[in-house]
Amino acid sequence: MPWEPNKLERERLEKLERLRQRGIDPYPNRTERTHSAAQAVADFLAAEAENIPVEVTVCGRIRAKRGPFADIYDGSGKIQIYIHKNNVGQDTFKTFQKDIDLGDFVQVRGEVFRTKTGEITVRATELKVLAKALSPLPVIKEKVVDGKVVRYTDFSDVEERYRQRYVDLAVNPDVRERFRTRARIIRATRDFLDSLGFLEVETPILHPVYGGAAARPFVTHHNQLHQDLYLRISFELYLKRLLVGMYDAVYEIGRDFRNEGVSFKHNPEFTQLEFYLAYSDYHGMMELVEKLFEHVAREVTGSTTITYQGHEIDLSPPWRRITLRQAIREHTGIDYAEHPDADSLREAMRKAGYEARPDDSWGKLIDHLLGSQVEPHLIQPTFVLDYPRDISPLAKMKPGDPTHVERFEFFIGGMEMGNAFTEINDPLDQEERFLEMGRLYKPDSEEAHPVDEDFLRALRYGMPPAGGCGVGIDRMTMLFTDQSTIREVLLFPHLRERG
RNA sequence: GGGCGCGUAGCUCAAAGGUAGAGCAGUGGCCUUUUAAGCCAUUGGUUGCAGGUUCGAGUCCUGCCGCGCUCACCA
Repeated sequence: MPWEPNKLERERLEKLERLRQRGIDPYPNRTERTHSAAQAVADFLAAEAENIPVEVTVCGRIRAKRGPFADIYDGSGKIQIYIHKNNVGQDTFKTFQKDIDLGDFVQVRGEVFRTKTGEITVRATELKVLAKALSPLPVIKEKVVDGKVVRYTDFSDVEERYRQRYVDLAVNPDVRERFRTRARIIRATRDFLDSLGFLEVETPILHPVYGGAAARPFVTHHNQLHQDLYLRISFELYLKRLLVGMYDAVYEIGRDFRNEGVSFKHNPEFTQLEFYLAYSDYHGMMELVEKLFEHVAREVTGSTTITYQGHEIDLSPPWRRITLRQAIREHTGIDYAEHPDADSLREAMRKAGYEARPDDSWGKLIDHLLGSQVEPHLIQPTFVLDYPRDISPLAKMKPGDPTHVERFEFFIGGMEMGNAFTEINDPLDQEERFLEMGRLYKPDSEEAHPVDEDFLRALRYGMPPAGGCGVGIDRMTMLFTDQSTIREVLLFPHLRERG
């Protein structure tokens, strides 16, 4: 929709025009910054005792005006400026009063001093407009009480905060800080894996065949090749090809796309970590996951204890390990081993008062019990292990147990954070498992995955025994930033187009 | 997709079917070492959109749009 300026914006357009008429460029190409706001304060404090003058040129956005004073903010913080006609001249003073608004970017040159109330301030001798803001930002009113910043104004409408995240970031420093934390989490994750000799790789996002997870894909099309392509729903099958290619340890951090419902813990595109380690198995993955979270916690919070939604959570290893069978028995009283087929399990579930869908397989029924009855209670870090074979087509069988595979999911704060298994490396078994999965779905079902023949070809050349693991980076960020919805940890969460 | 709730000025919020308001921001002044600066005056609205009920609708009803919560879906 084209821009129709509102009243406040029209006023600012007039000011813009007045600046231009006076020969002032409201959007100059060059700035002459010598100090960030924080550096100007630091330099002044260092020189203050010996009375050495500190001359600075600072740049930033005006967020408050009080008489001849204004607060300007840059990425480092804030500093007060003092504009008086004796120092900048009558014309500039008038410009400051009349045509410079809250939200504008300006550059100020002058000596740093303390006002009589003690505020460190730049006494402007020059004032230059750097960028005129045509739309008004929500106004910030805040004051420091006992060292803490108290806010009296708000930009809190969630829809507007997400649709115009730039405004949210500009006015809400806690949001800005949260995405710095997100970056620290990812950096700490890389550092951890790199230090263990993992190789970071990049595999295709456009897949000719989708696989590695149970999800509906987004479909796109390559015009020149006349070929439909799918945005990846997982990296799994490509990373395992790299094990065939003789890398012992690989990982990828990147975006997955799933054409499914949106919720407080689901976004159509989300960031995933997957790592694979040759000559390991799901026990090895558990140890790596524990150490990864311990490392990230120390790097990001300085402690292995965090608070999530009012719960104190201890991330230090070892974490609780419980079999899926035992976990479900604990929380529902149902021992699914006593109901070894879908019909009998369904009946037991209904008798116990749980919903059980008529078409679900045995494994799916168990998975639903896990999600609805167990997961919300898994606040402290917990590995739930040994999953039904029929919902785990890429995980190796548990020796001597035809119904279970060596797979775990782990949960923290009542949320699934990741999924791992001992990887199938028997190409014939893998092929059979794909075909089995195919038979579980009707031929035209969107969830019926095509068989990735090239992946099977790769396995036939030999893949070493390996453990592999996927971790949801967004959920990990929710955990470490104490957020209850994924949208608060995505810079630009997906929203419907406005009608 | 279902259920429940919400949508009023740039921002945050009032208005019990009876004149659409406040604070901040803005505008015009005054003041000019202030700290949520202050004082005086003042502008600003298709109440998400479209219908309906009513003498009268921000308020009640229907549909639509968007957001939130929730359920479903999501090996």
